[in-house]
Amino acid sequence: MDKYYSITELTREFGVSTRTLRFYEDEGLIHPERRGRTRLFRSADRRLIQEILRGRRIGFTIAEIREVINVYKEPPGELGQLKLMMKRIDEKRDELRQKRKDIDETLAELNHAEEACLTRLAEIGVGT
Amino acid sequence: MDKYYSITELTREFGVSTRTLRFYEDEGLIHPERRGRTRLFRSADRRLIQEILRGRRIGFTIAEIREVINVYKEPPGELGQLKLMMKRIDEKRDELRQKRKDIDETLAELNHAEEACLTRLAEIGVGT
DNA sequence: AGAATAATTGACTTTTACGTAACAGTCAAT
DNA sequence: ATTGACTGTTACGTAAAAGTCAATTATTCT
Repeated sequence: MDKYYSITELTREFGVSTRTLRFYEDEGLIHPERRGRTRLFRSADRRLIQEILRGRRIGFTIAEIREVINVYKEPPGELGQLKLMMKRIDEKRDELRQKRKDIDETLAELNHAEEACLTRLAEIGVGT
Repeated sequence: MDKYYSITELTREFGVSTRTLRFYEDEGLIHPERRGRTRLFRSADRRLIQEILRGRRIGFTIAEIREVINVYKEPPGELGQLKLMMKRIDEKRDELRQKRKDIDETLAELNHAEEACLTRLAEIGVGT
């Protein structure tokens, strides 16, 4: 099996443009095969794209996404690099935990804002 | 009491530049008082800045942040606007929930990446 | 008073992540 | 053979959110 995906197939699935996928290739995040000049995406590429888009949604830059992808494709061989990498992973984790806290707080705020709306709605409803 | 904060005081506290705070003022997110041309920030402004930065960390645009702030400063008076607003709040909530899921998944991935590093570290350690 | 320090405005620059335009090749179906 | 859908490349454009720099003012220290 091991089906091929065309570029538009994937753009439709993920709601991104062809430009975006080609851009990710330029940036070295994915490496679809070629038949002539046409890109052929494997399911491994598809999963990578999912990962990229997930990173994107939480505000990772391309460089950061690339870093994560590369690390666990093949962790650096040199000790210093490895230690640095682990430090960065740790920092990223802290950042994400902070972000989760921010999200929870903002969710609470949105609830608050919604209530304000509902209150206002009641006021208007009464007026009519 | 009701202390005044200077702009640099706040930039230090929050780790942003003066340019940033002035930019937020230009964008209508905060309205510090003035003594002559100098901005005087109240604690209400300070809290708003916290809120803004929290929004920023989770990837809200200035426009979105402004929207939330305004809504619960004073919810729109017109019914249509009000309903629209509540719809947008609902969408934002969905978005944030998705983002939280993304974060959890990425945290798991970072753990995975860290393990890859540790494995590699062990390999190197053995070699020496 | 004079120098140093801090704040202001305004204009210009930068970075990221694509969008968009222009133009051409490929391939299946009509 | 043409149409239409898709694909490709190259190159320039753009929006958001500041950063940077220069020219002015104010304030504070001694």
